[in-house]
Amino acid sequence: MGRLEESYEERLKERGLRVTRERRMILSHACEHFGHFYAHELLESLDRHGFRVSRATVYRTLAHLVEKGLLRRHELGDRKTFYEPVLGREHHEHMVCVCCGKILEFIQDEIERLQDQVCRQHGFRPLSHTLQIQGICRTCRRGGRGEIASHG
Amino acid sequence: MGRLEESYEERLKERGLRVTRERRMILSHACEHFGHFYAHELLESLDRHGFRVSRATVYRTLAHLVEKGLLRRHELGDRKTFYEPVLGREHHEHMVCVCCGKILEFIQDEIERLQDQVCRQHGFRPLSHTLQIQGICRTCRRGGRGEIASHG
DNA sequence: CTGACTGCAAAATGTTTGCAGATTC
DNA sequence: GAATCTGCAAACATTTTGCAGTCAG
Repeated sequence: MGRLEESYEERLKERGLRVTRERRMILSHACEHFGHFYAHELLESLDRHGFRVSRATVYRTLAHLVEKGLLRRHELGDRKTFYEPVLGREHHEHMVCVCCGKILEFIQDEIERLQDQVCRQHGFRPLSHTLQIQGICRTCRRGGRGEIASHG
Repeated sequence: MGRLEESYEERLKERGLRVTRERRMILSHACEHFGHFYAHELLESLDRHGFRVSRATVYRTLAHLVEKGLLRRHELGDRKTFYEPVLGREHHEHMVCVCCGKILEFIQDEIERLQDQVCRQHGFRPLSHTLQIQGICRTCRRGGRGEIASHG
């Protein structure tokens, strides 16, 4: 854990963020306990693990971490916001199972290319994009078991 | 206007919605005054035009109209929700200008096709999807004038 | 006439903010 | 020691809800 902690500290410093107990906790917790998570999940998890951080600090820190590229933020179509650690992971899109809430990732370079093309056609300079496919995952299609979403 | 009014009434009936003064007003106003709109814009516009409808009714009605396929609802990546009339218009995606808020539409069949392909690969049954490109529109790239968003 | 719809005001949700004191650099 | 954090509680924006009265079918 010491090693990892250090690396989190470094990552904060690299981005010009002050290193505080709270930020180390939030970043490491987000990276080690979650794949994708909602703000309230992080809040609850930190609390369960006995790490005291105020709601305000969590939100402020999440915003910083997103801004500095350590986390990504995504919005589901139902005004829910989730985050994911970046960790040098490639850009990717999401499929969200409407049945169990599971989130799958995928990349499709060709789609990216086509988007750029469309933008060029419209004189639009793309900065970022969101592609989400809502549907039913393999497991739910089979078992039909509406298992509880873990989002993690 | 009488003709249009009738058609709105019909459209409500067709979908099994009761026809009320408020619903007629909301649907016709949404269809005639807006391309894309936010709930609060509709609320304000109705008010400006002297149509009294309570906030609660507007929200409840928007939900009904979306459910019955007369409007579509979309979420921007910053937890803002906008609506658009359906009116038999084709499915399309959106480009959102982060500078002036303008919303452009586009379709790219090839992208749709590739999405289906990816889903098949993952055993995922697609139900719907969202593709939004955030960026800077032609006008803003030129003039740099951060004009006020009209969203209409 | 009954169930569905409406307005109102209050509640809920999820996130942000002002402030005073603590902390980092 | 200056600028930046933090916690707290209050504020916020948006949407939803309970309730009692009204209206469509």
